[in-house]
Amino acid sequence: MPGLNEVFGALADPTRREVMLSLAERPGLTASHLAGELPITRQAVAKHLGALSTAGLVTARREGRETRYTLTPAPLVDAMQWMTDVGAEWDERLERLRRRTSTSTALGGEGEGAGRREGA
Amino acid sequence: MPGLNEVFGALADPTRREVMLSLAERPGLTASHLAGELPITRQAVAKHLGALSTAGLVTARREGRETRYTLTPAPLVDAMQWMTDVGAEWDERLERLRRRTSTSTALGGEGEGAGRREGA
DNA sequence: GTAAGCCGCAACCAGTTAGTTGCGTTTTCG
DNA sequence: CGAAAACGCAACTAACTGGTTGCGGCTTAC
Repeated sequence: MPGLNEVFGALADPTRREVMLSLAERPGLTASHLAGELPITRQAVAKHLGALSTAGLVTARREGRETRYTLTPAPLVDAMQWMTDVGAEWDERLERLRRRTSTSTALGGEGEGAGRREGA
Repeated sequence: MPGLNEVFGALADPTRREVMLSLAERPGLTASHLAGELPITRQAVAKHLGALSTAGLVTARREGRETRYTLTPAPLVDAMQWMTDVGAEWDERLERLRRRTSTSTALGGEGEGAGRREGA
């Protein structure tokens, strides 16, 4: 169980997000191949893959002399859960305030669209 | 427009997430008050609030001699969008693979439950 | 067997980060 | 006015991070 620290931390780096996208559309890529389409060395990619692996977002599978990586997006669910939780609590609080003070929604104002855009 | 780096980076720290939760249920807290319920100094909290502000997740409002902070969860939408995007692409790719190779799903295996838990 | 790939580990470096302390400024209160 | 409360800014430290290079160990191919 990786925990949110590792997941959000892994997602915070643009190179790591790039790697995730590459692995999403082409599963089974190797560190060397990924390094081929990135402006960094293989070892740097390997470190990023290590971080992603620690976060549980990627799985390594040795195959002969090369190591193939596959995306495992399960931990993203926990991350999204946390975000919707804090967002929900916020919306709830806002709703409560708005209901009580039908006028002078000081918090509403221009921040209206902040809570949650319709639907999704 | 803060960008995903700042948002995910802000979310990667447990203290910052704690602060966000506190602000979600009690909007308008000050840095000093937050420091009161955390094992760190006021200045450390102020730095965290600065990071959250840079990420667009929090807004400061000066009120006399104190500064009140309020949650602005809008950037979370972008973050969730990115996650659902990469998840969707992954699911799509997996689906395509599974359809083409009805047998010998080498990639399926034990990673079956990774894509997306039922329903949501 | 030897050479070529691919990989992992370790050392090292520069920049960032989380945290501290210290100090000066503004606002409120007696 | 003078003291207290809350703040912001700056300097400093320790630890982490993203990146590099160098090297040695397997695996494949000749």
